Amino acid sequence: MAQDRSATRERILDTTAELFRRYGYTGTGLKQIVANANAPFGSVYHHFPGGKVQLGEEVIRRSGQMYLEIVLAVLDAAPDLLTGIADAFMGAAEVLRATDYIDACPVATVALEVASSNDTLRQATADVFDTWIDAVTARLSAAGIASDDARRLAMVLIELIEGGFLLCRAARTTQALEAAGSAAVAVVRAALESSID
Amino acid sequence: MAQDRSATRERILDTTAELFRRYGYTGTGLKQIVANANAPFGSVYHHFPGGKVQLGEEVIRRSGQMYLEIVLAVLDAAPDLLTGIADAFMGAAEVLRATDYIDACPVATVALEVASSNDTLRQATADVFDTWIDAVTARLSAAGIASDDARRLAMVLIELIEGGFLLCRAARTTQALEAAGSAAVAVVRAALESSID
DNA sequence: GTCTATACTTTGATAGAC
DNA sequence: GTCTATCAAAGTATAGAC
Repeated sequence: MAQDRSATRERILDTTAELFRRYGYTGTGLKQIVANANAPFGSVYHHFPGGKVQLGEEVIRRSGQMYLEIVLAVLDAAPDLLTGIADAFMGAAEVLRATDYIDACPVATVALEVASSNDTLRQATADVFDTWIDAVTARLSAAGIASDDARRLAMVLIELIEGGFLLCRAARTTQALEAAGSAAVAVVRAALESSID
Repeated sequence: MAQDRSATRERILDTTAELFRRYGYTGTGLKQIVANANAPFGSVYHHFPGGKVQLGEEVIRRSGQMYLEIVLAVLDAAPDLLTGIADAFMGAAEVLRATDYIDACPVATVALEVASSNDTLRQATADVFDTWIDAVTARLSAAGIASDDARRLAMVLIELIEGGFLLCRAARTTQALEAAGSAAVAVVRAALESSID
């Protein structure tokens, strides 16, 4: 649809994603969104008839997909899986420092906010995490880890980076993410070694 | 101070903590708080002259301390460290299921919301996490893990449970927390074994 | 069909009645 | 010193001018 490719619509989506990362879902107002996107207020309801919830859902799914692509690109650029995992955690820490501890996971803040308050948005965050788990599971399986172990391990890797983001944003240090990266490499290495037996 | 022991004040603190877990900081209104606490609106500003920020800060620190005590009680009740860690993760999963996926970490949602928007509250969450890291580090050290390893490991354990809470609340399943618990036991066991050498 | 103006609700906060 | 009434601002949403 031509509507979906509207430049205004894209600007609203990008601006909303950026504001969600800083202020979360409840903390971001529609007025703030249109002001930052240089769009008239009515354009929100023109492009998103479902209002804030529809806009929020699209931003969650879109941000989740974009972030996954970035992480997978880092993994693919590395010579091997363990190096790729280490690079992903180090890269996340660098971005965090470079953006004054703003750009972490684009979904986590909203996910916790809506988990017990809006089921449509909760489901969107659940779908995003599920996509991530599937993608990481596939990479682990391809490296030779048994598929049921791989899925549990994929969840652990995502938990480590999300927990790392949380502690690092609060403390404004990247130590926790470095610890998470080391642990991530260690658990995957252990799984690779046990799969050889 | 007699004011600090006021029953109304306590009710406001408890109610706010509960609402923060469900709706986060921005999503919880002062009017909603006084309504749930059966308190007149003015009592908020009587007991908390600094308004919502002062109330929020007290709730963050108080919730952080209470939650730490609960977790330490679980660890102390177990015959050994590894069992205690497994119990803590299992217990967290049980509480999550029993409370319809509401009662997870009382600090994480607020921490992500305020990390880039209110430095007073961000600092409060940072202090809470630091207290947690110190307490867990002490338990790991007491079990024979070298102190610098122990601190990194403590961060990893907290990251695993926080990441587990995030994925579980979104998916409304406790699989991710079970995976986190297994990984937590595995990394601590590995640290204990290497400390024997 | 793009955008402005406005409706209506709720927000955090304050003043003052009693 | 407990509580009510009200404030200005910001929240989402809608109606209608052009």
